[in-house]
Amino acid sequence: MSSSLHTEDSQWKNPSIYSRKDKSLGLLCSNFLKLCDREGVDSTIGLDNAADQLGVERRRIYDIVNILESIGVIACNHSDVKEKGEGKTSGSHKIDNRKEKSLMILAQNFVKLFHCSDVDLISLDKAASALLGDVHDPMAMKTKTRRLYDIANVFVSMNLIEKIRSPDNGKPVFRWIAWKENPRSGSAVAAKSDDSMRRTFGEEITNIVPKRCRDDSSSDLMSNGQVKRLKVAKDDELKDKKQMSAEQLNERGTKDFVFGPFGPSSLPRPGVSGKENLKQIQNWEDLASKYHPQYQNKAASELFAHYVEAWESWQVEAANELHKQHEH
DNA sequence: AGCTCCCGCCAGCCT
DNA sequence: AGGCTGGCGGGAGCT
Repeated sequence: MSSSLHTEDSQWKNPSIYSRKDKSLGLLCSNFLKLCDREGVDSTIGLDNAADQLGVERRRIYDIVNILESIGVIACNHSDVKEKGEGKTSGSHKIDNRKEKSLMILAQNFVKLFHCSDVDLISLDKAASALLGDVHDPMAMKTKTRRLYDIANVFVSMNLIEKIRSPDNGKPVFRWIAWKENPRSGSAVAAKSDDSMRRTFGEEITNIVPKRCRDDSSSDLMSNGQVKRLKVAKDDELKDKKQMSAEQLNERGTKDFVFGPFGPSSLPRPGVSGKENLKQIQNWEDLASKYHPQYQNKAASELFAHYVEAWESWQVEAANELHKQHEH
């Protein structure tokens, strides 16, 4: 570790004053993003390299990468791996099961909870039970909550969400604080109430509410005010690899993707067959791997625009379904 | 005492 | 067979 990517905290210079927070995923995440900031746009960072520079094990980098990948901030060089998940192999069941439980999917679903439910404040146990669906296993709840803590800490460090005390019971809850405008129109949406704002997004990812839950080291995603798309690879993979140009990707546009339900993936979507439901989930999961625009603010805005779009169309569909049922 | 979440074991997959 | 990835839960630190 040549230079200090860590905070200026004296703890780093004096190991005897160890604090658990020094090793938090959130802090690691902001350090990781700072590391990314040192690289050029669309750069590729080696796992070992990142782990070395941040003074952590590879294992922790996997955690960060998966969470960041879930919101499209970074991309991984594993397209070759992903191709295999198309369900032909005998072990696809296991793979699907594993994938379903992955940090990445969990993080995506966690984000969906904020944008596609009517609640403003979400506690982690509420989120866990919502994401677990019909499962009522206490152990599964505990595990899911632990993972949500990991994800929440990373999101807090990126100022996507903030942690506050619930006015009702004083328990910690999380609230989405990024994107206050509609990304599709690019114009500000008149603020009626907190509630009416929930499903509208916009603003640059870095143009965030200046509230801080943690120290300042976790504030800026990128010092230049933009978030770069970054690739993470094994160090020996750091050779020339063809990647789609931003133009190509933009041409694809958003219409190629059909988005699924906005509950946990385990919950069936009303009015849609299981097969179709699965296909749409698959499409949604493909988004992160297919769509890699150059700058995250655009990527994230469009990603969340998809949430809104799909949610709205689902609501229309559900309303129609309900209407039909009443007619009969 | 309950909450939070770091740490590293180890299963499953890949090369 | 060995390496890589990442789900998982023990248990220690924090409040």
